[in-house]
Amino acid sequence: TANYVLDALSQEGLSEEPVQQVVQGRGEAGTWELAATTMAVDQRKKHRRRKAVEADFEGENDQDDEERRQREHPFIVTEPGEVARGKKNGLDYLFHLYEQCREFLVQVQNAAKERGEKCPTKVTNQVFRYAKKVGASYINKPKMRHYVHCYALHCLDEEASNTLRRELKERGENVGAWRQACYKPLVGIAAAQGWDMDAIFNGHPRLSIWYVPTKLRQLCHAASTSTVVGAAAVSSSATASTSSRSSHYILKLP
Amino acid sequence: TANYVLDALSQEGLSEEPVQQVVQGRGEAGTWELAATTMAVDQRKKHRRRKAVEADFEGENDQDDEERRQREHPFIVTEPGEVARGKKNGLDYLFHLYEQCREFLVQVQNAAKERGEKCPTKVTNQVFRYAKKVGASYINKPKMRHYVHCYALHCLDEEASNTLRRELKERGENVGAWRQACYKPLVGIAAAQGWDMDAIFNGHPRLSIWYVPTKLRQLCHAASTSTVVGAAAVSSSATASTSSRSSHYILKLP
DNA sequence: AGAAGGACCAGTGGTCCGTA
DNA sequence: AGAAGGACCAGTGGTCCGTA
Repeated sequence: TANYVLDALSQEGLSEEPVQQVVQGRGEAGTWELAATTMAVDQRKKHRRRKAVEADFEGENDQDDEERRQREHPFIVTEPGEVARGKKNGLDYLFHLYEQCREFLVQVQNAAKERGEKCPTKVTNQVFRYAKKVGASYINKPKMRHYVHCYALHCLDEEASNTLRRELKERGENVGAWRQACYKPLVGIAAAQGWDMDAIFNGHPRLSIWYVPTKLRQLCHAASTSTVVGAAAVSSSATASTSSRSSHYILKLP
Repeated sequence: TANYVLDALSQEGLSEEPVQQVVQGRGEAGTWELAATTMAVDQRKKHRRRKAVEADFEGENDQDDEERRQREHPFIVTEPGEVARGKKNGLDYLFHLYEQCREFLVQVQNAAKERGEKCPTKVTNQVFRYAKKVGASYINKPKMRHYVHCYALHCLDEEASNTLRRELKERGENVGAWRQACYKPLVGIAAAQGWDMDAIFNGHPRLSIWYVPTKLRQLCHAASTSTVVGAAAVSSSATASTSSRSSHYILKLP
């Protein structure tokens, strides 16, 4: 089993982070929490020291301050169920992080209720702080915000999400390209439901705790604002407002 | 009619404020908006100048910078329907301000939807800024927050609210005393509905746009936390948590 | 070049306290 | 003493950009 854990480690989850991971033990989550928990302890010793001097004046050093600060492995486009190989993380793991945040939110909510304090309904800074506190240092706000809309597609139309993953993997696209591609089907969903992305998020039990990302909102607005034929802001990427004229396809409206 | 307006002016609403009041023209609101609109123009000239020098370096002076900054008339405890006399404002007027804020929120929401931006569900800073912008300078955050729970009682149990107003007026109490007295019946309402003040606010169409004030939340928590007999945190005032043991009366629980 | 995330920043909720 | 509200402040949502 030690081998299994180390193997899982090398493929998914946080690597080489100093951890006091609180294992959640909440059913489906199992595998990754375990991996994340056990990690680094053996591997971190291998790492060459760098920037030790600059990093050293941070106060309260425990013995880890001299190790180089490690990041999560980057994501790659994986098919549903596929485990990433090498120093990469797969998309199932990405989505799992969203579920973990939901669990952290629930815990924060319960604590708030118990103490008679304001009770957050969304994944707020407070929740990210809590995640850090209980050892889930691989969860952070910029990352979670960056991929919310991908998770949204996964929640709202898992079929479409799976298909897209297979397609993009097939084409050998990187994570950035996959992320961009997730916008289009979401705008289609919005079109079919009266363009109210907030209502769509709030109407879904797992999605309602996430803020609608700015760009998705802008894309939907641009698309809804164009003519019936021009609901295509989606196909391009950078600025939603400038792309609303370049229709490459037609969305079927209800 | 000029007399009528001036008379109304002296009794209710903003006085001696430099105004470009946007009259809302929204049905029930009528009277007070009119009063607030017409005001000052005649009276402000009477005012002695003070602190003109200190106030003068504020940039873009129009001719009003040399007038002393006026405040709203203080509130007094009035019965339902009673108009305050002298340089005072009545409680109907206070509650009317909450309705006005709701209208401002609706306008901010409509603007947000039109532009595809995030749409506030509560009376936020943005709404207070909007109120100022359209000339309702007599609306401000500290004031509205200070009396929310009084408005809440008015919304949730107008009968009880009216009775309380008559009682406190009878006793010759000041606004502060009335404000304090509003907590108690609210905790009673909370007790009867499972202690969830947020749910109570959110369940009421006019109340749902207001944040539950901290102290009311604390009082409810303290009361719900005491023994069945000790649901009396309400009767005292300053600190909710320290008063939860001094039960002066018994709330009937469901 | 592609990606993870520390850290910054404008504007928020909350209310104190200098003011009248 | 009682009350109105300017203005401050800790912590937020949002995401850039220095980093690896």
